[in-house]
Amino acid sequence: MDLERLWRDTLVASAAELWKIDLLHPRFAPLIEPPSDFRFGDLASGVAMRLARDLKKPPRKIAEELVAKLGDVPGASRIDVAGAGFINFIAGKAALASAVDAARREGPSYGRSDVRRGCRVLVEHTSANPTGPLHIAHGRQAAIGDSLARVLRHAGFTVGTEFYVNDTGRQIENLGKSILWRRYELQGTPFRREIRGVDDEGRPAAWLAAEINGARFEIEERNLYRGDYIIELAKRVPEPVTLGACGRFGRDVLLAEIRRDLEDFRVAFDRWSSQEALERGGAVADLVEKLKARGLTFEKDGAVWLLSRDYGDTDDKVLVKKDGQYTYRTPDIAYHCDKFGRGWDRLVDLWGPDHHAHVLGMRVALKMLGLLKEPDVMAGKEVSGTLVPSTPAENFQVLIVQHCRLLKDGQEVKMGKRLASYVTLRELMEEVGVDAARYFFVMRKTDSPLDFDMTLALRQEADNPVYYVQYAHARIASVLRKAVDKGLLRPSDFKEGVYAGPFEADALGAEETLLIRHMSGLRRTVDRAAQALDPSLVCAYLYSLAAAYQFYQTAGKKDPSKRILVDDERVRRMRLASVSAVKAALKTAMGLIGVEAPERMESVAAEPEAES
RNA sequence: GCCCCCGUAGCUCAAAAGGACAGAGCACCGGAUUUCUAAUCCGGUGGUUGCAGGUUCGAUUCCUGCCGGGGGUACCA
Repeated sequence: MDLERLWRDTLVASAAELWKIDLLHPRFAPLIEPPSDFRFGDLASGVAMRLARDLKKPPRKIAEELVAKLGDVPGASRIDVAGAGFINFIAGKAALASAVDAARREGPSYGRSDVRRGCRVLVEHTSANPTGPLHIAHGRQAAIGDSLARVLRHAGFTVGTEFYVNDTGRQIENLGKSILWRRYELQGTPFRREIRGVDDEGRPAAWLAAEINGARFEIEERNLYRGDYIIELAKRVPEPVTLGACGRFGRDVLLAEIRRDLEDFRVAFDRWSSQEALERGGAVADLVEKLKARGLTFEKDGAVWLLSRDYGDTDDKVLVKKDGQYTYRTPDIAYHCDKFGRGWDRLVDLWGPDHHAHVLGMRVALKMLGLLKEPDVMAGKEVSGTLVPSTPAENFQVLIVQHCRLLKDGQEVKMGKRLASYVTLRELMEEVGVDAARYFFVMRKTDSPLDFDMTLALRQEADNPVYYVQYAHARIASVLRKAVDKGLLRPSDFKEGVYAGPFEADALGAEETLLIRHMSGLRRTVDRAAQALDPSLVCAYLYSLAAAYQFYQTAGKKDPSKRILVDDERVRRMRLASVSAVKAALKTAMGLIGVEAPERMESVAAEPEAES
């Protein structure tokens, strides 16, 4: 039974009868939502306040009339009018009990909804160039992208995840040159530094050059990859060592490393899309031809330009440079066409802040190709059937994943000079663990810059949210173990780590009610997180449910009658069922952000110090 | 110049689609433990939500202007 929907429909029906007003109109939304404080009740409606002007009556009076009309509502034990005119719904014990049962029974599926079944959304994220190891900025993208995919799946979307591999072009050429340069260096070839001309920003350009077997080899310094990993690659390039071989070798090794890092970070992709394959298959050339044929391009200074200004861009953009090479955006547009062509209804991309300026360009290009669906077109499909009407969304959305600063002992961890690279994701994983890393990366809104406090992530205290949440789960597990030890439960009473036996709803008390109200918010949280494309809401849910539980269990310290394992079997079973439901909900929600739910917490202090 | 994001407690951040007294954590002060793992909890101090207008029954939230901070603005990717 879905109380939210049930109660909402009751409100709608009553208002229609009383005043012939359709409360489903967006201006009355949200019709029903969790109250600001769960002490008010299970769900609340502020609709009376929004009706005040239409009905020319004080909100409280409207609320009272509406409540009188509602009469007895299924699942509710009481409906109050409070404050300026809020209507508070208080669930009956049977309804609370069924929530407890649902969480225990559904486990990993708890909080899932199916209203969006059939909508196919493709999440592309991370997509780091295979020219170096993943660093923490990629880590944040990966954590958010993967969590978002899990959340969308839980919210009922059919979800795909992709990593776009820039495995050809300038970057790979520069990678190859960098490796070859190191290779020559290792062989003792002397390089000289020359200042020649200016770079694009008007500064003197420095080049490294050498004569090798009578031929000149040179590379502009700013294009060099200088990390130590380049030297390692240079040592390992198989013969014959050519520029192309170096690029391909480096790319393949680094891509394999990226895949391994992501796998260890619990980030899975359904598909790795190769730019090289796309170009080889002719998709990019076809795109340019198609645009030309439709008269959407022009030629100037030997380059092919897109008439993007006519479609809302700030400038016309180059598709094919005068040297015949594509700009970065041309294969990128082709790739997005490809994604739509493979049947996805909606594309969500996660990009770094340095790509911010390209959002508009991509939107415009898709619009020119007739692939972009404007908000109103999407709205009909998405709104229908959902409990919370959607903000109309385009079928192409970009999330800019903001910068992430690493802090250690209150100081920013700067770029490692010797390595000439940022702190790698691998190093971060090894230092703070996958759970803490993923939780911290997802904790803040995607478009807010994040300060990642490594000292805090390692601390095993309440101020570290990931430990706080995991500890709540482990504490429940501990109580359940205790119940077995004391002979109060048998192993056969358990299913998936929770007490699966029956309990009497009448035994539920005020403390459990509060706990269950917090727990019941998962479905709504997932719905909202999917709607807003914001997995940080899952962290907020986890933290507040964990806090509610920590409060609940600690209350039993002062007052033994509030303990879970009390003598009264009826109360005890009710409490075991309630906390088991919380345990299941915590585990499910942690799963949505890729964090493990431990059965017991082991103190770091008890373990031998890991020396590096 | 233009575009985007952000200004909330001393610090880091919340505030659900415009609603209940703007909430947490840290820090500071004071309490609770013969434990269901205190890795916890409770209480207290702390706010003109950058400034000025506007819309509204109601604004941290929406609109306008200003001040301050960050990012972006390639025939690089």
